[in-house]
Amino acid sequence: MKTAHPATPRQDLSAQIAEAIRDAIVEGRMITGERLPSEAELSEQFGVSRSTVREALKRLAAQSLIRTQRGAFGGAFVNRLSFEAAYSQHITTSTLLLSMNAVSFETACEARYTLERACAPLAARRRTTGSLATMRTEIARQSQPDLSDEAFCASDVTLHRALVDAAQNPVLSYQLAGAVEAMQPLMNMITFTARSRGEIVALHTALTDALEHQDAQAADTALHRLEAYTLTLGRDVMASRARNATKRTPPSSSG
Amino acid sequence: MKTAHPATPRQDLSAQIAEAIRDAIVEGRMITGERLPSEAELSEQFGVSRSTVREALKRLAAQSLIRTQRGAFGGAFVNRLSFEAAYSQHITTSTLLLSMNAVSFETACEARYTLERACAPLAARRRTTGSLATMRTEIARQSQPDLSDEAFCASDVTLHRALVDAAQNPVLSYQLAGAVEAMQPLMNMITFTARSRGEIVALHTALTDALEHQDAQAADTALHRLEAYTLTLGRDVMASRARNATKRTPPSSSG
DNA sequence: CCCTTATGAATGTCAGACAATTAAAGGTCT
DNA sequence: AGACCTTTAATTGTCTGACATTCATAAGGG
Repeated sequence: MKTAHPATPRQDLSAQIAEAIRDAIVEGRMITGERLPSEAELSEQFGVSRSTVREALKRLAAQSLIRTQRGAFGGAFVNRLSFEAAYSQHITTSTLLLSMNAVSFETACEARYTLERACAPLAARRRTTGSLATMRTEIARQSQPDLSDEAFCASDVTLHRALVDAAQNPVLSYQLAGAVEAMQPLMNMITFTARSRGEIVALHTALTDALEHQDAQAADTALHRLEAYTLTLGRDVMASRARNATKRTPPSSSG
Repeated sequence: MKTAHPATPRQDLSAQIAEAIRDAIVEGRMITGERLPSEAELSEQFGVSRSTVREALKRLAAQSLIRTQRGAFGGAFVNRLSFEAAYSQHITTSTLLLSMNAVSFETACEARYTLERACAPLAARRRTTGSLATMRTEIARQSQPDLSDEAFCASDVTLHRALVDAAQNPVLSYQLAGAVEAMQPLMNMITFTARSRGEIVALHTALTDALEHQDAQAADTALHRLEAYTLTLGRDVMASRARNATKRTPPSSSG
């Protein structure tokens, strides 16, 4: 017997209230732009203090479900969840998920390139001169020898987002943002040699050319090779890390 | 001139504090399981009242970044962001994003099936008897004529998630969850006739057979046909809705 | 008619109190 | 010594009341 009978408050009041309001929003009982009752009214309705209501509202604000406005005729309003806000939330969550769950480089890499390849046919069909120009610009940047490793990675992300955005499907872009951006911390661990940079730039060029010629097959191939190459780079890093770790720690008895 | 000089508090104190702590977590200065200072200590450190600190902590709790525990030796602890929590957050966000941004059925449908097709090759290679069994079970359920439309949709989601999970890549599953689940409300608008159900069940069967035979190409084809068919069903619904809407509202002057 | 000034409603912040919870320390009995 | 109960202290959860800040509107003056 774990569940108690008399409506056990297994959650905080503020969490319960937040949930009640969230349900109202998700189920469409409150629509975008609608104003919630004032904190004072809510505290009366739910029979709790204003502080408790405020904590509930902050929870919702943290999820971008509401926004608050001070002053007369201010209050809490149901937020229109913008793609932008959803992007950044998704990226934060994805990044934390990877960093906190011992996800292998292989798994993350596979997910990323699998998803990018999914975009390739659409991107090849719909790419604009603008998206191609962005990709060429980033390739040029990546060819500068004095570029730091971090800047190289950032440019890599920009290029890949341009690829995704070329598919012209905002929902797809949103879903992919997490996969592409969340990989950056993992990629940042790689130190790129001049040779590996050259290899990557060549593959990026092949990819961009494929899109320009609307050749989905070639784009797919380029992404496959990019995945394979990224994987070898990542494995090298992991291997050398593992070596250093065993070198530093004395041979342990149990594990 | 909009930006003021003296460190303009363009955000609430609680939002600033939440951000400071979030940064510490994201940047790894605080690790999973670590205990934050008590609310009293934090309020002293940040020079604010306890209520303000509490609101900040509630914001972080809403993002599953921390969990709190009452009692002696309780406090706020950095949470290990589980895949489960990330799933449900991602699904909530995706669902809201679609419902609040006038995303067309076409766009959502395209994104969903594009992503699913991305999984197909991996799923075909790695599918287990377990995932196949799940899909067969759902197909059987979908074949029952007395099934409600909602239950049919729910079963559809279960089947498609089994497909995604068959790829055996948790990161991929996480990213796809948003696309697959967030489509359900849109799918729920469709009323399935016996004929359309039969068509869908046939395509689901073809898809499952393809996975069983580890035939990635056939799986891809089945998903393409499923997308096309779903699209026609969705378009019918949209068209009839548009008709009803114009019938109800008088011909407006401006739009 | 425009500009300035109240006004009032709302959120943001603070201070202090008490309730509820919980792990650990301490004490008692066997 | 070990099992069981009690106390204790730390910490979060909730409430109350107050004041500060913001801001659209209304009122008033030139």
